[in-house]
Amino acid sequence: MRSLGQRAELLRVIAHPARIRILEELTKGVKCVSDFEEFLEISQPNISQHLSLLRNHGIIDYYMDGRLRCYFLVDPVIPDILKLLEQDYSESLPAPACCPVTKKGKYPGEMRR
Amino acid sequence: MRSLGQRAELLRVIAHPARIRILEELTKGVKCVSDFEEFLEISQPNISQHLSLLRNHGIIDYYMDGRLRCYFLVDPVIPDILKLLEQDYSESLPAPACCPVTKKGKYPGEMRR
DNA sequence: CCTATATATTCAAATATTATTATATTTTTA
DNA sequence: TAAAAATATAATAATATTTGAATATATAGG
Repeated sequence: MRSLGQRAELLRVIAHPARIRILEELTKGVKCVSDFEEFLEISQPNISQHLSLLRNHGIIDYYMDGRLRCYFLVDPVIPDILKLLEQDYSESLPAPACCPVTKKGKYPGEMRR
Repeated sequence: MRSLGQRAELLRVIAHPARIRILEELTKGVKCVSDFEEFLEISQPNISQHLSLLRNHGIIDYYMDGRLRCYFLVDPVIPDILKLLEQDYSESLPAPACCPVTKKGKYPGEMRR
């Protein structure tokens, strides 16, 4: 059960192109920092910064393999969120029926759906 | 099909406590600005700013009812994302098997899952 | 124990986001 | 048509995020 603040925080931490790419790769398997250097066009320190942020929020973790840090996914909501983002919906939600009520609205009527 | 930048942008725009509350309410039905004033503890101009941001990103829209602006959801991914955030997973993802390979890793072995 | 490799940390500058305050716009109603 | 209700806009100040550059740490191997 995430609080409102925690839900916002989680999305905020994911919401960066580099971090999304990192998480997408981690859904496929373990990766070390220099693996990320191959496809992210940002500096190594910057990669480490993003990884630290994700880890400080309990989204990923790592184990050591010699001098490599092997990062892996921990938070199970991540693959599900990434899947939604890839999905294409093609349709907007149906517009509300002609004149639904808001608290102060004048026109009676029910919301469709 | 959202680009990487668009996916990050979408999450960034959702990722604020007030905006998440707004979107949660809009999944239930149409609401006007003064409806939001009842449960959001922020000023009216601030509410309008959040609504504008969401609308500029095509996430919500409104129709007029007299002098009320009745806002409603447009982007169909929103209810799905909000559902994921509420869901509780209770379990972390399984830790990777003992010694999975990264590109440079020394130990052979496959990633679990 | 010295060196190279892999990665992290720190600090500062640039930029972006957020909330506040004051003011403007639009529509209804008297 | 003037006032009021509902909402938006603009400008600013406060704060947070992001990146870059330099430096630090840790481990493996010689």
